[in-house]
Amino acid sequence: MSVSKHGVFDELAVVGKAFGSAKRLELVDLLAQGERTVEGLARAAEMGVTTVSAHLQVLKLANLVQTRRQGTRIYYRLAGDDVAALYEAMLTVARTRSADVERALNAYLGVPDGGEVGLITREDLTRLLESGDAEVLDVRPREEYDAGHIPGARSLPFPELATALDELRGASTIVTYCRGAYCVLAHDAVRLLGGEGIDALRLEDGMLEWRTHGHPVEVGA
Amino acid sequence: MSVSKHGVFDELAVVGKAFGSAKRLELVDLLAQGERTVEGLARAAEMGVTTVSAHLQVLKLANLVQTRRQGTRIYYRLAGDDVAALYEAMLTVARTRSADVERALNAYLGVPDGGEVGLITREDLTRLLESGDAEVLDVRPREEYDAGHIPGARSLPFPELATALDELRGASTIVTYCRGAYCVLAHDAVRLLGGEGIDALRLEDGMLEWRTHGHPVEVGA
DNA sequence: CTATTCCTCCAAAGATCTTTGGAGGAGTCA
DNA sequence: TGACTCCTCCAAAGATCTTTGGAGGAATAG
Repeated sequence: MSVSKHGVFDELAVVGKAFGSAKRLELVDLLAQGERTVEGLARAAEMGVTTVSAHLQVLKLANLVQTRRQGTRIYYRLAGDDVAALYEAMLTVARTRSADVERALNAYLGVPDGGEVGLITREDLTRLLESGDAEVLDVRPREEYDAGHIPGARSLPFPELATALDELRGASTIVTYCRGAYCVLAHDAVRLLGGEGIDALRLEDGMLEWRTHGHPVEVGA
Repeated sequence: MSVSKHGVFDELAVVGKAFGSAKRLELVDLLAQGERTVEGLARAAEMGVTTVSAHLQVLKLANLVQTRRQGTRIYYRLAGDDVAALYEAMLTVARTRSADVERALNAYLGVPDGGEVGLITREDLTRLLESGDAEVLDVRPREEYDAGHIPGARSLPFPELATALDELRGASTIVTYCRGAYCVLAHDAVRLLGGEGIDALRLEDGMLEWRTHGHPVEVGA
């Protein structure tokens, strides 16, 4: 058999199992944005700390996450971009293969039936950034912006967007992005801006894909 | 949250769970080579028919496999190349992230400590095929060759290799391949030929990767 | 040193999966 | 039609996971 006995499939299944729980996937989704403490994850995902800790041990046993201690806190992060890439591959398969997922996603993201307009690819955004003629808005929580963002982007968490409308009215080209192709924040941002008469584009995916495709990432405030 | 509530993670976890069992991974591994009947899978993986059937239902519920009925048999196949790609991504992550997997694989494949020699990439093999100056040997079972192989390759299942040594002695460049990067047959073939004084290259991965990277595939005998 | 915070380990109850015989459905062949 | 093959569905026992309080370890501040 190609990989066959000798426990190789068992070892492999450890990785599969790690991705086989909704709660753990939610944690991976959060970690794909940057490192977080156990408590931070528990708060963000609305789970008990012990539950989060237990799930993190499973991920750690599969070598999918790594830790760093700072004072009394322990920061967890994905073990590498290949892990984020695997998560992304799973999202893609689930979406292509399951009308349920596709429907749930579109309903959740608020995508109109006719499909979406005003998208920009990572490549086009890269060119736009080089020309220096774009206002790129990172609408994720500031915590995630600090953990890594597109160089040149400005942190403007979605809840603060409404207070910055006047500033944005003059901008030439506005591009919003958030966590990944399935993150609702950038969708909401484009709708909010549109409602105010401000045209904005949306990066067709987000930080997850930006990372896994090897684009440059800037860390810090 | 980026994908958040609304059951999206639950839907996703269905896919993850499907990949979270050693037995199911073994079935996926077999199906990545081509379609098979339930009984065929049971024989190849040495599992009970009911067990295989139960696992196939899980894969089917996750929309990872599709079926085709022919007479009294039911043929199962992967639902698409993206599924094979996901499996491949899992193998890669498991291998990079876990010394256990890497060790188990190398021990199983019989890779010498100093690493391997005599590899050829898919790209180089494509060029070699165009020049028409290569003897490409598909050492998988004939059943899998029929379900799909590299155009121009010759089916020479590993057990029959020893009977064809004389024919091969005259060949200019010999390339062997089997199921994927972690398939032992091509490794064994190169070693067997080398022991007989016949130099042979090994495709660095195999049929799985050949498919997922969009190379042409020939079906039938 | 003590109190505090943040996290992990332990243990047990409850939930979910896996495996297996046996019954039964679907197609084929004579 | 009846006998046969291949497969799925059902049900139950056994195995494995998940969730949770509570105990305890590790770092820190005073």
